[in-house]
Amino acid sequence: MKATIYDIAREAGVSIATVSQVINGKGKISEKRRAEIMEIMERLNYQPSAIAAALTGKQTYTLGLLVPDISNPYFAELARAVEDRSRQLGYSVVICSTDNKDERVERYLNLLQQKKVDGMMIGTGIRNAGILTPLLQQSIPFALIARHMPSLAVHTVATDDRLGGALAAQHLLDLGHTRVAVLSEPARVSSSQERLRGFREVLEKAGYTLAPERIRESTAELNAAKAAVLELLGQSAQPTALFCCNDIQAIGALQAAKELNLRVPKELSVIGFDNTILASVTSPPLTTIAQPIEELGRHAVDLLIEELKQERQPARNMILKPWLVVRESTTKAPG
Amino acid sequence: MKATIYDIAREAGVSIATVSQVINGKGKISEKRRAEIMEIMERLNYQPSAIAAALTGKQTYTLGLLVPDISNPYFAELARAVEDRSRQLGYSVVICSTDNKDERVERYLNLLQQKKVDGMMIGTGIRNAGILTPLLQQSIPFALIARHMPSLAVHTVATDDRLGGALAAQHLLDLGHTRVAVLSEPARVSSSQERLRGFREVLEKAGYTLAPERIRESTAELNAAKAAVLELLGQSAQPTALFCCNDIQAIGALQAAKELNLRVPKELSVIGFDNTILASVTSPPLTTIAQPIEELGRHAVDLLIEELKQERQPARNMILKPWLVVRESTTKAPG
DNA sequence: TTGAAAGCGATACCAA
DNA sequence: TTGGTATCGCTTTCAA
Repeated sequence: MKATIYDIAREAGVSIATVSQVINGKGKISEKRRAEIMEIMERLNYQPSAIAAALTGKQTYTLGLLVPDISNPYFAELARAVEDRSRQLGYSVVICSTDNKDERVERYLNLLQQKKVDGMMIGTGIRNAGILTPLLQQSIPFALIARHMPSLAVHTVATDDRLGGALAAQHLLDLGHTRVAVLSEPARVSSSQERLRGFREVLEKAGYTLAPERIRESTAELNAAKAAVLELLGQSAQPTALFCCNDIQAIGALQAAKELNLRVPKELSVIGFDNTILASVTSPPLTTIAQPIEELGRHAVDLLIEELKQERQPARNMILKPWLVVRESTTKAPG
Repeated sequence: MKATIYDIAREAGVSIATVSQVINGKGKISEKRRAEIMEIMERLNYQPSAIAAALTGKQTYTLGLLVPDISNPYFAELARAVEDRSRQLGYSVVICSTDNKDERVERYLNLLQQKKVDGMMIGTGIRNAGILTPLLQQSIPFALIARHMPSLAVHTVATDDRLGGALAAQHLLDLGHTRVAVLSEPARVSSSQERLRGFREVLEKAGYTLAPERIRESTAELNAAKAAVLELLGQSAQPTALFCCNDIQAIGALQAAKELNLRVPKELSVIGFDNTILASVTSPPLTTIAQPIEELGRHAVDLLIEELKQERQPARNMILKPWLVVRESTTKAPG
């Protein structure tokens, strides 16, 4: 059986209170006793029960992270960043994939609460902000990553998606593209809507319009994206450039183009969003809008942990700047 | 403050024991009481404390998963599979990235123990099998994914790496390649060594040899792999084909080839391993050995949970078959 | 069908 | 410096 604090105390001939002090480096214990007790803990391979400690109100040193899909490289890279920073600071992370379903978000939120995580980071879309109110009521610290809930006063770390969309549009305009199309994510993904908005604004300011039939939606799955793009390109008056709201979709676009024997970028320029590892390995390599993924993760963790230490901070809103990474999937408009 | 079982009991005018029975659907409680208590729990937004329950010996319904790097798509896809299956079965998963360092593995192992996870899955390399003995002693169920510890009698789910290597070699031989090279992972990654072994065996059986200078090692990082391949290709008598022990390395190889103006597959055939999303998006798309990632994850979870239910099973060893996926990065040997 | 009470393994306050 | 003990929230006999 596992050794408990009682075993250690008995073995050392002291009380459990003393052992507890040694474990936590509190109180005044004589050097001799301390060494003695440490030695016994070592010998019995004693691991204090985090469960029991948590029950008495101690922190669990665990954070929760909700993402839609950990197998999407963007979220995997984000998770990695969150995990790295957390570990540096002595916390561990429970990662949950929600598939962008409110029902699952709710289940995981409950689960994490029951497990008494010290804080949560939410990087998944939520349709109904209401499911977050229990968290607020019980004042469990949390932060949103790359999502916005304007109705709630919570910490937020995000990329300036609108600017990202604008950068994409400007890049295409600079290359002379005026007949452009967009592959966006479903309306529930607010970041995607912002990207679309920024894109459209720049386009319109330049005197062009983005007709509704030039916009398609798909999830962030390769095949869904590919199918959507096939439809999009089936139209008369094909666009000369396509803005996709994430790299996976952009890859779906590359594959669709290939299937239609459309050469990228010669006949169709494609620009993505995220700048995950995917963007650097495609053929042609993907021009894309880069998100500061590592920073997003790091700041979210920092914000959360800061809040843990000093009670209720005013909600902060960090907006990080995206930037354009030009590779080989975009070029001058034909003609 | 959060409601506890006492609040519910008081409100309902019953004892906490009764409430506990209702929560767990045990014992015989009158329909009326049950409904009453349920209603109160609902109203007070009561969430039983998983922490307190765990302390009394109940399961935590949490599993641990150790991988070297969650931002590597192979492990991200594996984690996704593990998570999906676990959720189906009512468990949640704590994912930890170890960076292939024993020291971190040990830390996480302790952490997971302290958190009293019900079982662990280890998909990370371990140099010193000794750090697993505490787990065995305390009979915490665990399973190895895609790793082998022949010295330990533990559940193992893995791909037949040797066969995978053999398939790769056979494919290259079939295409007429005899001057081949290998990019493997460091010796501590046993799966990689097995792939190399299988590859070499087939090659030698066909009467060819794999000279030491034709083998390079690198980690599973893009840049490291690229650098290693640049060295490898710098030799006189360049190989006509290259087998890489994972897709990321293969991509590093594609990039190195590009830098050297070597056309793939015309002048250099490249074959990878894993068949992650990466393989389908590169240029050219990557011929690779596919691992049944989803099955690996699923079986590992099933094995573990089976063990949780029925005490100590004999250690099982599931070896799943890899297969060849031919895309466009390999072709007939020149000449 | 329900309740009283003894743990589970730690923490922390108050005495000694 | 140390120890006694109440406490955290829940599960689980054993009685009633």
